[in-house]
Amino acid sequence: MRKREVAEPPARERLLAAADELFYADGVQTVGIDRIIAHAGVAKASLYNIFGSKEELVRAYLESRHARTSERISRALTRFRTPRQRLLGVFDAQGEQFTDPAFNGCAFVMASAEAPPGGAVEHAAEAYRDWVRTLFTTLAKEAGVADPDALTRQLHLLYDGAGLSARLDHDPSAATTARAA
Amino acid sequence: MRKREVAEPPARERLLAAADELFYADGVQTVGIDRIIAHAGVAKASLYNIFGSKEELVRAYLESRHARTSERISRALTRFRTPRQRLLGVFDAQGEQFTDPAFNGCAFVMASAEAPPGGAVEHAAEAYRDWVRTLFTTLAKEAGVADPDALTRQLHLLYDGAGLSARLDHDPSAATTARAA
DNA sequence: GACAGATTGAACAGACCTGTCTATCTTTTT
DNA sequence: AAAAAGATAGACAGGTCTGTTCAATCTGTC
Repeated sequence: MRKREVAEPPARERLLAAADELFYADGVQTVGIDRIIAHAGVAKASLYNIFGSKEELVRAYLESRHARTSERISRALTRFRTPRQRLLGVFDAQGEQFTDPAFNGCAFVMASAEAPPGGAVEHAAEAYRDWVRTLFTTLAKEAGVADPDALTRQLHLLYDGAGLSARLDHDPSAATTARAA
Repeated sequence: MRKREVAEPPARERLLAAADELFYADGVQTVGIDRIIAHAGVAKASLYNIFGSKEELVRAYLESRHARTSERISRALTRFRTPRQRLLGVFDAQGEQFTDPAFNGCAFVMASAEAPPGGAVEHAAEAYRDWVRTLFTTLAKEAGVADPDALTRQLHLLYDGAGLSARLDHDPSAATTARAA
């Protein structure tokens, strides 16, 4: 029970990494358990011992996406000085993602389009969207705009639209368009 | 071969109506053939005689969505006088859709999130997005704006974003937000 | 060395999916 | 009336999916 944290057998990590890669590339509905365990090099029984069900694995996958994305954007915003720059900088950070060849749209939009409503996916998507809105509202208030809530709604539309367009139109410059608007 | 067009046995129509309802509500991947034929009251063999495969049925479903949507928007725009009013009127027409209790997001965005790339779904989504862009560009030119292409890209982002927000946030006023921006 | 616990491989169950086929029924055309 | 065409119910094949089970194996600790 002591060595556990020293070596931290990467069974769980390998599964999460494989899930992240395959779920994001091909969709949570399309990708089956078998592909994930094969890609992770882990036995099926281990997956069910660790996560209990596919839905729990999906949940953990989205949770890690959320954490990684929010951390990445927060770090990117530290480059900017003024609140207004940080507000626009969200789209710059987003645009950098679009050039990644593995980019395949917003993971939460994709997952919630595939998953039945009322499940863990919907909940995770809601939490993510709340976070984006809170981010925009905070930055808007720091910038001292007249109506932060209204601006947040508009920026969120642009944020979502840019992610969609980058995926469906293969247009990495969508973030620039959103930034200009 | 003459009576065919007189009575037009609604086998094909009933299938298309059932596909439209179920595919749109629950997703093209989730909904199986059995549910569709049960809802349409048609034998499975008839479906395969008429359409040949599920993918063809999905294709016909998206085609009819495209035709109906473009016809609805075009008709709604005739209410407006000036080109500028028509440009903003696209979002009004969109907003009316959002209040429909059956509204469940843009059918093409949903379908292309579920379907594997490279198939009929991707092609139909592309055709639809081209139509939207052409519409915006035409209206922008009529309105005499400086850079119609740039405006089209921005409006398309707002259009997509509004559709997403209306679905994911259950916020039918998203179109108003987009119109204001 | 012995032991406890995690991990593995592999088979299996049960459900659901698309697509095919056959045999019967109804309707229309000749 | 007879034949042709289309539609129907239902069983069936072949595949994939999630999740379970179980004996064998590997790990590190006492």
